[in-house]
Amino acid sequence: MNIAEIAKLAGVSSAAVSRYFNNGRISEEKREAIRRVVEETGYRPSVQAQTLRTRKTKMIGVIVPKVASASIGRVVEGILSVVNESGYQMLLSVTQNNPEKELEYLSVFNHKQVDGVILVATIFSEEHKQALRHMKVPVVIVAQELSGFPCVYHDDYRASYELTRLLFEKGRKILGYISAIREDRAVGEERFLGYRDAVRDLGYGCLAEHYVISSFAMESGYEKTGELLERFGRPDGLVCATDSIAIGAMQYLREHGFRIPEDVLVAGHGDSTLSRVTSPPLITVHYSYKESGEIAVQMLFELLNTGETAQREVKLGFYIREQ
Amino acid sequence: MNIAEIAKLAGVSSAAVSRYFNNGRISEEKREAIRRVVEETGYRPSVQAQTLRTRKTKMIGVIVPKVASASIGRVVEGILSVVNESGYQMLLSVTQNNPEKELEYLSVFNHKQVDGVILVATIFSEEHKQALRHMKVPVVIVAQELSGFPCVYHDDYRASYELTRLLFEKGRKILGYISAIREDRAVGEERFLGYRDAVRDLGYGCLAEHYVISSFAMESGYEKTGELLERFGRPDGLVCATDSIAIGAMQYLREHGFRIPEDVLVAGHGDSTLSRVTSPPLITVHYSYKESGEIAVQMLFELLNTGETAQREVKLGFYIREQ
DNA sequence: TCGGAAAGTGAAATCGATTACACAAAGGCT
DNA sequence: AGCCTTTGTGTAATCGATTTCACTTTCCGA
Repeated sequence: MNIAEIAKLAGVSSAAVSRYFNNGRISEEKREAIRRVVEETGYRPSVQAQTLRTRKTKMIGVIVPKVASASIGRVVEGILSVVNESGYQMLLSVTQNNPEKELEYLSVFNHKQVDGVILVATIFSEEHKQALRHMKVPVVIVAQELSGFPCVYHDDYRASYELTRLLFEKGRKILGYISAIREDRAVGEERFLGYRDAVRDLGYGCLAEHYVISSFAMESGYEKTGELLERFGRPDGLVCATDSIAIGAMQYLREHGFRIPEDVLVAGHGDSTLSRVTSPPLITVHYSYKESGEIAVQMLFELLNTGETAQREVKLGFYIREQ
Repeated sequence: MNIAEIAKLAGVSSAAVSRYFNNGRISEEKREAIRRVVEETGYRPSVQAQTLRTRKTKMIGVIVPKVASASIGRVVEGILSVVNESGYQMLLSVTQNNPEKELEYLSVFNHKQVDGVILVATIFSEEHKQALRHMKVPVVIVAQELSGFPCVYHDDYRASYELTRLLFEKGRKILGYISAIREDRAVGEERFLGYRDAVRDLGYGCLAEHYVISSFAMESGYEKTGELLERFGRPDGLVCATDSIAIGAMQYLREHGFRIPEDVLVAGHGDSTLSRVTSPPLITVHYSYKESGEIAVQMLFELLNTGETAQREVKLGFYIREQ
């Protein structure tokens, strides 16, 4: 069932049928005739033929490091809610934290597979920037600032600074920090710097150098807490780059006889469901992940329609959640 | 840059170029000439033109109720790992538990948007079955048994039966159950029935009717636990349809002076990360979600290639996790 | 009443691939 | 040598839409 058959049934030309679907000029009688035939046959124009002709795929590509993650899941949900409302489709690829796959998918999407790309990023190599510069379709970056590119991200630095300040305000004197890998700019680097600067500014005598580096797994948080204590002694406050790490830390501490929060106050980032179920609940930072996905799509659509975004960078707020 | 230009540059016909990319018969010299031109120009055939001509989109559609969920996230990750390895792409839609959207997306995918569909299902109305029967592209159903359709699911009934048996074996006498909505066949109905039958078979005098129905949210688990206690008195063992519900229940119990596990033993389903961070850890059932996604794609590919699956239904195993 | 603008229409070109068909050349077999 | 298969090749049709172009008709204002 193609446009020509519909045209014949309705007694019009295929151009008329095309105009019917694309709000072109068409007389009332023909419109009605076509409407009737379309209804009877259940005809729908072929998406692939339209795509071939118009060079618009009505799809956007999304690249994420993984999908079974609370924060990224929420970003994806935000993206999807806007995308589907607009009659677009979402093509999803996960890199499993493999930078090469990231480049590969960028290249695949670049080859006319999609109208635009949203990249939920963690790490940027020179190669990444090269690849991004050579993209023929617009790209919006989420979760990371990259100057010169449209991006939407959170103020991880200030969040971490404020979180650390809160621990000092609660009377803690000796802090420790468990970082994520520093190559991850937002989660690794920015959050660490926020912590470090807060300690330098507010922590009389407390050393910002008392930190270890963990992977994203809870188990790693557990392990690295042991390492932290061994190398730098016992803190009375512990800031962790993510909630998962913080939960691992809490478990280690509890198993080794520390009372929480009396002996050690533990804080994380992300406001994950996890953070609410521990007792006591973790002190954590809430980021609006879903919103960041929604905004990213809106920016992308703007780029698609006008060729540029008014707002090239969007920095989103946060709040600290206690209890 | 299209196939004709490449053909001209290489001094061959466009048919030869097409054969070059599709393993058609072609002489060694022409193959080499084309290879060189392709390399120099970076040419890649247009996916949309290929799709229009061959009627193969190399995309599969996936419909899920939500994506920011631990179990579904893992299913999606499993799907994606196989899909991307095979040079296919995944089109993802979330229904937000809205059955109408589910039908809508089925219809969209049915219209030649994708080669096949994977439906991560919760509820089946008559309309759903109708829609599924009228699909022109193959569909594989995940997380739910639907006879007559290819599906991959877990043995929720037996898992729940064994879990309940375990509580009895641990000496518990008076159990309670917090169910999910019964319309959800696997999570709501099957798990409840497994519990009920275990209680009837093994629980001398214990009443299977002591249950309440909760939504999937942790908060609802909290609330409904209060209702359960109020209506049916104090149990010494509590089985919950999901880990989230169980966590909510645990919080309620603890806040109301119950010791866990001494006074009440709490069990859930899903082996979520959540279940590991509570103290004591939840007793829970591990389902292989990622694997179910992988198997679903394999079944779909088989359907795509041969027109039928050897194994139309796959029932996956489980194990109970204590501590 | 006339002229130009606007509305409506269909034929045909176009997007960029795949593939049926016709045919030539080469190879293998009696 | 003669015949049949296999291999290699290009031309042209095809997939199913959109859109340019040329043209007719209608409308509106002076």
